Amino acid sequence: MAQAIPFRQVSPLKASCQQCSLSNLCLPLAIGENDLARLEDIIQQGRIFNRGEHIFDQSTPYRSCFAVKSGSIKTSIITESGEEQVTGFFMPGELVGLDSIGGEHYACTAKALERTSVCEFPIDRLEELTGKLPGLQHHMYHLMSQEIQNSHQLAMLLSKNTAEERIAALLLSLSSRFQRRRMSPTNFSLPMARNDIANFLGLAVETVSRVFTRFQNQGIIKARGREVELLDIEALQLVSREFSRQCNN
Amino acid sequence: MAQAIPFRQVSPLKASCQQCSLSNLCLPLAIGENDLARLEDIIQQGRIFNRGEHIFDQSTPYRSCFAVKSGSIKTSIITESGEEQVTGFFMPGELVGLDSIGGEHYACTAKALERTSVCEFPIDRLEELTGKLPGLQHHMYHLMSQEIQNSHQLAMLLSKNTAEERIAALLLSLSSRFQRRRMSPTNFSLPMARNDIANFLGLAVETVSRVFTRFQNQGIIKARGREVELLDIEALQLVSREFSRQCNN
DNA sequence: CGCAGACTTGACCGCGCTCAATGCGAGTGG
DNA sequence: CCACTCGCATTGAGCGCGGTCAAGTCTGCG
Repeated sequence: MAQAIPFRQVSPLKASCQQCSLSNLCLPLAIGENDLARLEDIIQQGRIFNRGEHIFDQSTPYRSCFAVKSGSIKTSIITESGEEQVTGFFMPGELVGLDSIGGEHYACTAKALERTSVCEFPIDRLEELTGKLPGLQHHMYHLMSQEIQNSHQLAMLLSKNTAEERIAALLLSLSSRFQRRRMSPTNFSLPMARNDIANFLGLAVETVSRVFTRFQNQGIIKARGREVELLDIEALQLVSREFSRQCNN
Repeated sequence: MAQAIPFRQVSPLKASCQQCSLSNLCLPLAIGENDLARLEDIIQQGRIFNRGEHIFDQSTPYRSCFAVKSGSIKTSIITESGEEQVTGFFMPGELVGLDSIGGEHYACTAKALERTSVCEFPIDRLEELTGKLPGLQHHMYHLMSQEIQNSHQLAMLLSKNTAEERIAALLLSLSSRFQRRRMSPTNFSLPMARNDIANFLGLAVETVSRVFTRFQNQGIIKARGREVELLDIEALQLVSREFSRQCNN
């Protein structure tokens, strides 16, 4: 049964956004059904990356932005001195690479945190298409401005909040993003290591660990390794008070 | 001579980007001369704000983004608990309001730090125009992605760097932005109060003050109130090592 | 001249970083 | 099957940067 797959040859690499469970989160949500084919035309779909593989690398020529289909991605900047700064985590339905659009090179490195599949949008064709579809252009502006806002929220979190508040905010952010995908907002497994959390939130790994156990002792969460259960979401919201909106909404 | 100004009546409010000294920094740089008129058509020019006046307010309906012509602007977010977080400073030639494009409401409040004049770009007409001029659209993407990158740089500064490093980075950022406008990169006056600097960099006002005097004692800068002279730029770059690129380039 | 707001300086202390050791689970090979 | 290792996570002890609180000084403006 490995040989005969006749119908696939009709459109071997063409995406079918309509059948994708993420079409209500991803770019298609900005497009009418009649124009959807034009978007599908430019998508290079189905690339799969294993844990640790790079989707793209900082300072290499900018070619495409990517939508996460499954799995998860972290983006980070490597400074001249070799330090890493994690700039974001991306879950299914979210777009990676917006921070480099319009530039010559990628501004960050994107790495798969687990086995991850993506849809690729070549930038020249995407720009061409957004010029023709005002709704899509508007949506791109919207996504990019949201990324700016998220980043401002993060800066705020980093500059004004304690370790507990930062971690509570991150947990709530992940929770709402799982919920948006119709998954449990209270039981999930963290795609990233403690190290990445610490780096992202501007903390030491030890501090992250300590806060996790403190939350656990208070009965707010239950954590075993990367498996997390949020027992008292309201308590978390209380801890991260003004950040109920989150660094990633 | 106050009365007879016949030629102005031909285009009373029309902007003349060509004669603007900032045309090489602002949006016109993305447009060929023949298309420039189309941009000038949509600009509402010449609005002037006094120190402390708001250009726009957080959560009000999004109408326009603004280019600074002269003066300077600070943007900030007001949290639910009433705290302010300064998200950026904007100098002549820079665009304000990109963090809200594509959204329904302004994501922040923009306030004039001194007497400031701006050019206004109504968003619906700007989006329409970027749909027709690929070069302009590309430039908008570029500006927005740069804003994301700047914000990531800021987050990095906040999460990994000491008070001295943050302030050195800010001074260098301001320096290079003055230089870009052909003004002295070593002698300038800060448009913002210590309070705003502190808020922006996630520090206490007292800390900002202390670092300024420490730098002064080391002979790196000379500061009297808002008047600043950078005596040893290399020393500043050394202090803020990996941030020679800056939180605002 | 006097007041208010902005800025500076000093004393003190707590959060979170550092360093170091230990615990733990998964994968590997004898 | 156990011993070993390697990466990751946890826990503890000590301390320094920068926040807080409180005065004091400077500056511009009516």
